[in-house]
Amino acid sequence: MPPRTNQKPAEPEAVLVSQDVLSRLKGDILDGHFAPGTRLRFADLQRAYGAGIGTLREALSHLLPEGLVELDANRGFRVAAISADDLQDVSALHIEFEQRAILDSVRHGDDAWEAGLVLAFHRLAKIERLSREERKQRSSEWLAAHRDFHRALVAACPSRWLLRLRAQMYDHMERYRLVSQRHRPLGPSKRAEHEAIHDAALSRQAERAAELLGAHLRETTETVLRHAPQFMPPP
Amino acid sequence: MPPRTNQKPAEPEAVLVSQDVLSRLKGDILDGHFAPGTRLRFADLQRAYGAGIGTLREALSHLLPEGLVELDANRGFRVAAISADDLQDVSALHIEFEQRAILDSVRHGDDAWEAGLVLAFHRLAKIERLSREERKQRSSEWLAAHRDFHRALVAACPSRWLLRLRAQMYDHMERYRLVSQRHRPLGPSKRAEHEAIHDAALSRQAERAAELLGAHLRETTETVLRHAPQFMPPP
DNA sequence: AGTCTCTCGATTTTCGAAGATACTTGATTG
DNA sequence: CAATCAAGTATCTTCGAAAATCGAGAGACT
Repeated sequence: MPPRTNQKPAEPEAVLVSQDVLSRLKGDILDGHFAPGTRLRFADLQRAYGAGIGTLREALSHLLPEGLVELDANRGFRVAAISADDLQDVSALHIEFEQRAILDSVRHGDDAWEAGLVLAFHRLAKIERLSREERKQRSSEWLAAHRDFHRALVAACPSRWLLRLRAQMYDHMERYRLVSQRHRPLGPSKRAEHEAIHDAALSRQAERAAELLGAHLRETTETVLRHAPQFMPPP
Repeated sequence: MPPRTNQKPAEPEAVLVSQDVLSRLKGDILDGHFAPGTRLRFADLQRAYGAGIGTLREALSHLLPEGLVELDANRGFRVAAISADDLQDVSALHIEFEQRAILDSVRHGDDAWEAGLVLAFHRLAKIERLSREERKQRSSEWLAAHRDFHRALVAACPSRWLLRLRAQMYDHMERYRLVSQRHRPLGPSKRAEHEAIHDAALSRQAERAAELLGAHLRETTETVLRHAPQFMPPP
């Protein structure tokens, strides 16, 4: 008989309904399934997520301070609005956080960080090598891989708070990207850029990695802004 | 009969029980009424705040992403822990946000901003001129005035997100200040420092204001850190 | 004693009914 | 015709009962 194993059943999955609803709801807001400004009625949500009103309120209350939904008294929750101004605001802070975090991360990263980064990059690259058509179909997979790659880049940054704030801004940028993507053709793969950032980070060229990352993000923001008139409310 | 008035009854006060509970709960965490690490049992909270379980959960869920409480599945909510590391992390980001915000604020501030700042400073100075004993008794008043003064300084900063994040970090720093204050004598008034920042801001010396503000905040953090062994959990 | 299992009380989590509040409709008035 | 009001409908907000879960301790076994 093998030695007694004390390891968990490998399921740290959402043990709380409210947490599960939270992540699904957040995903649906980020990917534009709920358009900005949409009212979130409890009757609909109850049907869509199979959770009780109280549970839904709990999840929405969580999203409130993150700035993804808004609440006015006795009129319920709405998906937070978007605007070109807000995008620029979010983007500027996001880029700065990413750059500061990657500088510290490259400087502090140990073997485990390197391994995590290599793995995350491998997974992302595998998807990005596919044809545009295939990438489109497996977009949710790409989304997760892309997110993981960017997280892996900064994972060794010692400031927990910087990482938290970075993640928050990443979420908001992702929403802008995805909402915009619904109104324009899928852009070219950023495969080469990701590879360059990955290489710079692994070879411990912190400043270079930060510079490449910054350019990568600025370009994304500009692409989104360029298509803004198509999906944004008029000023 | 006077002409029909369509203006609101001038009461934007907490119309939602959940919002009211939220602000009281937040205040009680910030001022150390609930020590870091304390478990927040619903039975107690229900008694203390006179609200239902669902409402309390909603408020706590709001505090979760702000980092003031923590949740582990099926074991309920706890007041977030504190540590010297976390304090330094929070403080560094807080100072940076404050400095960037005041730079932009001084540069963009209009007449209304000046007026708000003068008023907030006046209120704060009025309390700070009192004797130490009296200041101690009216500490909640001072707390609000101090908070308003610092908010007034940066109010004209055009980046809504920077202001949000600044406010979040301000909250956390306030918690550290207050928790630490329970274990040491009340320090001397910072009246002169506040006045110097106020003067620099009003005379549009942005860099000077930022420098003074930074020094002001760094000193506070150092005071708290100096007394850390008395109120912090051992590493 | 140590370790495992089971039971039971304490606590959390979920849920939707009941009470508030806001919005719509349609009739009425100036 | 526009403005006002009232009844009716839709929706949000609050609350605590009931189910689910955890953990401390008793008992059984090695």
